[in-house]
Amino acid sequence: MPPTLRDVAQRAGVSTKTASRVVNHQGEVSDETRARVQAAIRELGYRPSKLARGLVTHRTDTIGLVLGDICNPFFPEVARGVLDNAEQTGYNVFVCNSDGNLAKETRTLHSLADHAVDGIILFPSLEIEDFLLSFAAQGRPVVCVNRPFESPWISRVMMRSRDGARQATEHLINKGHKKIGMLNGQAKPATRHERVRGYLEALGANGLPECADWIISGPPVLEQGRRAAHELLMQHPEITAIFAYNDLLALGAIQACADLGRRVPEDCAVIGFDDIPLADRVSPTLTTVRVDKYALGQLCMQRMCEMLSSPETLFPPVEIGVELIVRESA
Amino acid sequence: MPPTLRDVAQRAGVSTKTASRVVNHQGEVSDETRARVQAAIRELGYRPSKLARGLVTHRTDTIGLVLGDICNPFFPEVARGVLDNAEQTGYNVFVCNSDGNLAKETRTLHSLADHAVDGIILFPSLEIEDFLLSFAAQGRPVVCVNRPFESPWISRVMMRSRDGARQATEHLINKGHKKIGMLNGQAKPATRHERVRGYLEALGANGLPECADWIISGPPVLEQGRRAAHELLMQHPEITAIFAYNDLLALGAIQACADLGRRVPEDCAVIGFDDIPLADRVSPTLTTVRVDKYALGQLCMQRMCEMLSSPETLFPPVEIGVELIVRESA
DNA sequence: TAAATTCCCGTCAACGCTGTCGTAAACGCT
DNA sequence: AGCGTTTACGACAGCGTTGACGGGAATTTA
Repeated sequence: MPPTLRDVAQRAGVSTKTASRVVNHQGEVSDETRARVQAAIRELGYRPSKLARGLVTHRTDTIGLVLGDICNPFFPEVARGVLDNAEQTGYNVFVCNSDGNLAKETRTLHSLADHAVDGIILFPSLEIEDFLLSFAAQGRPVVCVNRPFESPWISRVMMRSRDGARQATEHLINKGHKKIGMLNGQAKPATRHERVRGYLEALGANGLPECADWIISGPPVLEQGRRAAHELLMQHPEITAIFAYNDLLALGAIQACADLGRRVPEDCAVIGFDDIPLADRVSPTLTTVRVDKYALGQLCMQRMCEMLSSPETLFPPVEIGVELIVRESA
Repeated sequence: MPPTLRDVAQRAGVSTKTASRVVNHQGEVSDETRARVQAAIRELGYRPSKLARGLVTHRTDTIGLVLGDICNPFFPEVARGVLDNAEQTGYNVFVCNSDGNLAKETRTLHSLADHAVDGIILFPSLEIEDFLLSFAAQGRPVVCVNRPFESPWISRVMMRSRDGARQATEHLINKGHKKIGMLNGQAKPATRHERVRGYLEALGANGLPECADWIISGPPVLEQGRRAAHELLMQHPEITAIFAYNDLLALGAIQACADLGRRVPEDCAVIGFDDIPLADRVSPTLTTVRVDKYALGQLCMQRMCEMLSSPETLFPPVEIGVELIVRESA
């Protein structure tokens, strides 16, 4: 029973269309009429229904944010960047976890489309999605992070992951490490990912051997880091350093080292990626590759707004830099 | 240009109403007709518009989750609990940060109402909200965490904060501390909050002095913990232990101790609240009061669903337990 | 002063869906 | 055969809003 535009119109003695004009700041209304309508709006506490409006305008002032897992400390700051920017620009945000699971991600995206979101910001799983393309083909902006989609409707925001991975690996090499393992955080095609590439590049550029067995893939969570590092160090005791896809895996690796009586960094150096909060508080403090997560989130939302306000326009990919942060663990 | 119900109906040679019946599994449709309609749905890839449906049914299958700050490590797990449960039950969730700022919270709540969310899960600021009450009065469920609202339409989920605070403080007392400061995380009426109460209770029960100056309030973030603890320890060097409203403040306090050359826990014991992830990894590891954050989130959403599916019903407050986790910092 | 403009505002249909009601056919019963 | 009841479906209105269009009054122009 919230008041409708009709209520406002009646009270102000005008047509609903005129009331609508006032609400939407469309001109063509005399000052006096506008004042009357505005008074009615105030008195009734009228607020336009986004549903009804969306039904006719095809704009709902909502967007979807699909990320891997909000519990991964990488994401809250990203989300915060998106959310803050969205609040300022008048958008509300559906937040969803995909868990890097394609089926779930697909369901989620459909569900967002059902709600007629204006656009989607996505940290995608690896595989290309038919649905995404068809969503984008409807003229709905998609901002896609860290995955090189080739579609004019999909805008890309890319972290310099390969650079970061390369720097990290080279840092290990400079420290004298020659057998360097990697904990990958992606399920599927290991060697395709940028961070794996950077790692391999660094090895190659420095004439070091690479070994497929030294890369273990799994979900990017702490417990997996522990398991995988445990396995890695048991099967390949010669390894003296580990580069991890993200900080959680690195933290897990550090734990595995503790389990195995290996000291970090003396017996096994560990380096992560993301520079999550508290990375400088854990023991040993974590050497990692910093990403400005908040800025990343803001950037995504900003790009989303640009796409929304100028359709047809093609936006070039944005790259965002990373920075090696050397602490105790390597 | 996604297909509409009319498209489906035309293709199946029935009225939109009949198509609607099939979509919504309302009976009164012959098997044969149903099959034809379902075929049309499949062939067209039809999906009902939640907007249009919401306009008439007043149900949008969306809820709002308003929390303090998703970057506070307490919240991601809570959100995850809500989100997971919501996904299972077919809801999408708008996530919003209030920053404990009443004005922002109010704007946010209005904005959620504009989108006609079915309900709101709220970690509220202290002050009672007219709006909240009117929202709830419209028969829209509100689940309110940790604040004793007195309204039949608002369901309460309460952590046993006072218990936890009391246990924590008593733990400090048992360790021999007599001058115990507190870092509060709420802006406004310091002594009203449950955690402050628990702290004061413990002091009183053990015949220890309390001192208003020993409680410093501020936003529950790390930097504030550092500042506040710094101030506290400078002005009252006699203090040998600090109980913090949450782990972030506690972590800040530990940093302040480091700044001041005080060793933790020898020179100053510190105890937090929440048991955030990595609390067991920081140095020194953090003594804290554990809350099952994921379960809390799930519980909130579960309660939300119950309220949604049986309106009119009154639900009693739920309490959720806490547990003192003793580690190195105290 | 007539014609052309501009300004202000209203009517109507539509967005995609569901609720209410009506109705024709089929069925069961006396 | 006549009656009521059930089954299966459609017509229609309406949810709250906006866009396309139209028209009268006021203002300008010739």
